[in-house]
Amino acid sequence: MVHVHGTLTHGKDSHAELHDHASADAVTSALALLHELGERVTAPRRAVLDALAAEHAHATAEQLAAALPDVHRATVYRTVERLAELGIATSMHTGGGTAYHLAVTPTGHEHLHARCRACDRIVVLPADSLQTAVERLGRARLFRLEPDHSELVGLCEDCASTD
Amino acid sequence: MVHVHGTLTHGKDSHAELHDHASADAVTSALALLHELGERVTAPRRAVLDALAAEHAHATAEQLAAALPDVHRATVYRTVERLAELGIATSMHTGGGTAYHLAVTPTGHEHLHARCRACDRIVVLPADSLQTAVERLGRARLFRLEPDHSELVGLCEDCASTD
DNA sequence: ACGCTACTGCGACTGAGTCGCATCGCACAA
DNA sequence: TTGTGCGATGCGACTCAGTCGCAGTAGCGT
Repeated sequence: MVHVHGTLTHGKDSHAELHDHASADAVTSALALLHELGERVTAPRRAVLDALAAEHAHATAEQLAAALPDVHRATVYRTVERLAELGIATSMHTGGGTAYHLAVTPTGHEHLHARCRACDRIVVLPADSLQTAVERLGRARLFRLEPDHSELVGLCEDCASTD
Repeated sequence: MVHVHGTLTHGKDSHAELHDHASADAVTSALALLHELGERVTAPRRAVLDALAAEHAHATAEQLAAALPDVHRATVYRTVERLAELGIATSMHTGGGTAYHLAVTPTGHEHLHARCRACDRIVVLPADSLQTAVERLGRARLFRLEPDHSELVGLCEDCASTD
């Protein structure tokens, strides 16, 4: 439950909220990037970015909208879509809709997400897991694979062992 | 009333239809497999498998339903879901819903599908494109990657060159 | 502080996907 | 071949994610 209540990081963000600093930093840099790109920094957008940073896994627009009762559903949908267009967030098609997560990380540590088709959990994988495939396909002029946007599916170790 | 009239690979497929023999064979073996698994072979299922084989790319339940006006929408949805459960078809989450394709191929030539995020086309890739990743993740006990079910996303060569 | 215009809230609308139930017909046995 | 049981289908209403157009609001540059 994100619940970024009325005092939406009002003016100055000196007061660290309930979420950890890493998330706060990510939101800060995302907001800065937003501004640099000529986009307006509004309260709803701050709220969406905050919620996005608070979610450790991917979040769907629907989930975000539920977590942000003060932001209109349509606005959440438009916002995440715009964020994805700008590259501030990345999207991934999962069974229950399109899921988003922040692409901007101050530390810059990238990672991939895979979904277990049995328990539906999201597993974090090393960023370079698909490196060989990317290079091979690129060299063969077949496809410019973008691991961030891909949805890897399979079985997590837990589910695989209980087969 | 289903009424998928006579031209539906009735008994013998001596009359070459609009689709090639490979597709017909795939349908035949899929039907056989269906029977072996204790499932009933019905006219609607034949029709869905036929349509599935005729589609060279992935097809969504919606597309299949549109292509099969005599089969009820709900039946198409239930059928493809069941086929996926049985492993006769594989599913993939794409932007416009869940897409399916036949997993049973008589020739056994497997391949992967990737989606271009720009033109939304499906590109066919060599089956072993992710082999390295599969092995690496498996050896590291991180994830049992199943390339068939994964949705690879990126840019096809056409769109990449017009960037 | 002002004005432009991008962004938001709103609520109706669309269409994919689901569900319960009555009926049908496949598969197997006699 | 006919009979029978139960799984599959047709049906149509229902749910709900996602979209759209419009009017009002508020961010940002001046």
